[in-house]
Amino acid sequence: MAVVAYKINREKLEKAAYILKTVAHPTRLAIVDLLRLNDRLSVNEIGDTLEVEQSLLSHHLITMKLKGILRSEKEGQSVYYSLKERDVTKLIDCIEHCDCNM
Amino acid sequence: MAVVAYKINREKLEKAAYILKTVAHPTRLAIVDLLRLNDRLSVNEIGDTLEVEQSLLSHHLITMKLKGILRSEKEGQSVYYSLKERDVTKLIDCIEHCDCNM
DNA sequence: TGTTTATATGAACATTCATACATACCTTTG
DNA sequence: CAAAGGTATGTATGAATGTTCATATAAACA
Repeated sequence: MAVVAYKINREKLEKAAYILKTVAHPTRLAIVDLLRLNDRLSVNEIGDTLEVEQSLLSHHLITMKLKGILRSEKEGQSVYYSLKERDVTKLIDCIEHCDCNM
Repeated sequence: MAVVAYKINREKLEKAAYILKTVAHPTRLAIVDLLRLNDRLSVNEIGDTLEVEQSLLSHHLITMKLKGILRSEKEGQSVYYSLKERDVTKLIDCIEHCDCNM
């Protein structure tokens, strides 16, 4: 019995895995969730809400920015982050609306 | 201006990150995709289709089984794997249907 | 019973990742 | 211009991961 071949090509799989890997972390998931509900937030606002230490948060944010998930704009002393790739939130939707294992 | 707090609790975030992390790998994504289109497949069938070395594939499969994404049943010499958590495929849907960055 | 086929296991190793800490860099304000 | 607030950077360190290789187990078959 023949195997029905998979439809996604290597390149797309690698890109997807790359994005998923970036998001697959409790704090970073929380950041995405937070920025879905708030158009943009400063590092401080995020840090206060999620209770994450400044430097660690900065590292997370910059990683996510580098990987194309977030964008940032400086305004005075603050830096505001927002979602660049709105589609990432679909993952969160999945997670939120499942009673299941996820 | 008040921050709209995030809705997902720590526990759920950690669970989600855990699942996402498991899936966030090109080969493992391909396995999920493959098993979405084929109810169940033997290790050999998967290996032949995805061109992954036997031992490495076995490691991947067992990891995914341990984390609750796959199930397996032995039949003769073969072991057949199938999706345990069908909801994981929603992630794949996201990935497939986005023109976007994912 | 010996051999082949299918799969799992385990150790070793290299690589990547998460976190913490110290410090630097801007910007605003006194 | 000094101090304070907000953010980034660099480094060190330990932990987790991905891969390979060698070997083990278990079923089928000659």
